[in-house]
Amino acid sequence: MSFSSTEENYIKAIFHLSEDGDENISTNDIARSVNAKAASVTDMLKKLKEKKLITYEKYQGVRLTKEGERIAKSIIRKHRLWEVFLVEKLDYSWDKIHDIAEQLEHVGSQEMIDKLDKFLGYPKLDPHGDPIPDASLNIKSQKQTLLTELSIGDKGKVVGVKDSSAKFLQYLDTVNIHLGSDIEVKDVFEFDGSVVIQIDRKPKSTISKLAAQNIFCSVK
Amino acid sequence: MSFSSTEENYIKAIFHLSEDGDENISTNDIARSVNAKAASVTDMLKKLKEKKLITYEKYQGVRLTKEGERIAKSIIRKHRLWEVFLVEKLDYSWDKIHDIAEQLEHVGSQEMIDKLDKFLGYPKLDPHGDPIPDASLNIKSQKQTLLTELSIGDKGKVVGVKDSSAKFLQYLDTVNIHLGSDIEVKDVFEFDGSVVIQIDRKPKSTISKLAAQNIFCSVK
DNA sequence: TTTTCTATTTTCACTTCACTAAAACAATTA
DNA sequence: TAATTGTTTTAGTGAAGTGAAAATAGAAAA
Repeated sequence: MSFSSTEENYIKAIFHLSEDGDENISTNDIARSVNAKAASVTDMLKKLKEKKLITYEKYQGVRLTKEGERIAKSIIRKHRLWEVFLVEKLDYSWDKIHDIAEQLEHVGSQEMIDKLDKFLGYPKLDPHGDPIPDASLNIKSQKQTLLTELSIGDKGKVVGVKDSSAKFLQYLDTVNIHLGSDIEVKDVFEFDGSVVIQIDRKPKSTISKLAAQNIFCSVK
Repeated sequence: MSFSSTEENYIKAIFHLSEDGDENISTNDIARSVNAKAASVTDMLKKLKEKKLITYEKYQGVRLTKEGERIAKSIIRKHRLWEVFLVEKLDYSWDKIHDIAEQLEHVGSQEMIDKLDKFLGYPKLDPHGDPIPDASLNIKSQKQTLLTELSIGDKGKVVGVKDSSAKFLQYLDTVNIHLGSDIEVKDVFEFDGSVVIQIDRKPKSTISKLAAQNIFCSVK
């Protein structure tokens, strides 16, 4: 069976909303993430239920079925592979690729995506550090530690971002934080939670708590 | 201004139908090439006229405006660049790429296509030998000679195909005719127009008139 | 515990886009 | 001029969306 771009967008949204926490997903939350009104979402939920991609009872919220999850992962696989392509081959910066990948993710057969995967050298992570499902849709999510969880003196590497909005990514660029950057926590200010860090042995700098809450690190 | 995939498909179809001959294009011809009924075409023609992409008077057929032509060329540029990508980077064969490129051609900004162009090394021709418009949408159509126009003894190279349907391309593959193949006309049978050729100094073979009418050659 | 309130969700009536079948209407040709 | 072919109009469909009104669940108040 095959699905419209719109259906795919709903499925992907539900999947992402399910990532943290395992409560049922609400109509309003979905509406927010697909940029539509609740009324439209209700309509679509009926359709997706009909197609057995979600379980859904009126007023009770929604959750993906096994099959729905499979579809979601295959869309995410496409999305992230295209993102790698845009950055590695077309030389895009990581803050510009989301919208284009959003379009590309609805294009192409399974076969073509597997060929793309091969061409890219079977990358494990996308340009934001998010894991790419493999051809059998296995996705291994490395345990993620937020920068705010590190203590003074801890050293590590930047391995991902939680917020991958263009504004945040551009901010990271200007303060020289990139995927793979060495990072050391020099100080944490109690009163506002801001963090003094050293990136790649450059001069120390300070970032806000909000920023720190959106950076994933490995610790060594 | 931006256009829906459907609108783009109509514009592209009109452009291609205008390629040989400069009469106005008929509703039925368009219907055939976009796989829709004439009634749908009439609807769309009104819309495209409204947007000043075509000139159109009831019952008088249609023709692209300068702007319409510009759009058409930019779609063709996208289409052909993606085709090059599919063949050169993803290792597709030339008979499998049309449908995928058909989807990809509606994706991506001008900027991204220019980056793709750069990444591919500014190719001049697509995998079927058709010219790719450059970034300013200039398209130089090399004079095309059909294999049927060659005489016995003429030598040349295969530079393109007129029919680029999967069936024809697969046929060419099996008889070992590829873009760039050396070709020599050994004989022509008057009674049915079939042509005896030698490809890349392999053993002689015979192809039908219909086949020969769909192969473009350079002559030396 | 029952009632009331409020925020969320659903239903309903209607829009736009692309499409179709059938009827009506031009244009062409015999 | 009549017949045929091609084109447009009309009326209606399905997908995706909207605003407004009605329905409902869950929390707060009685």
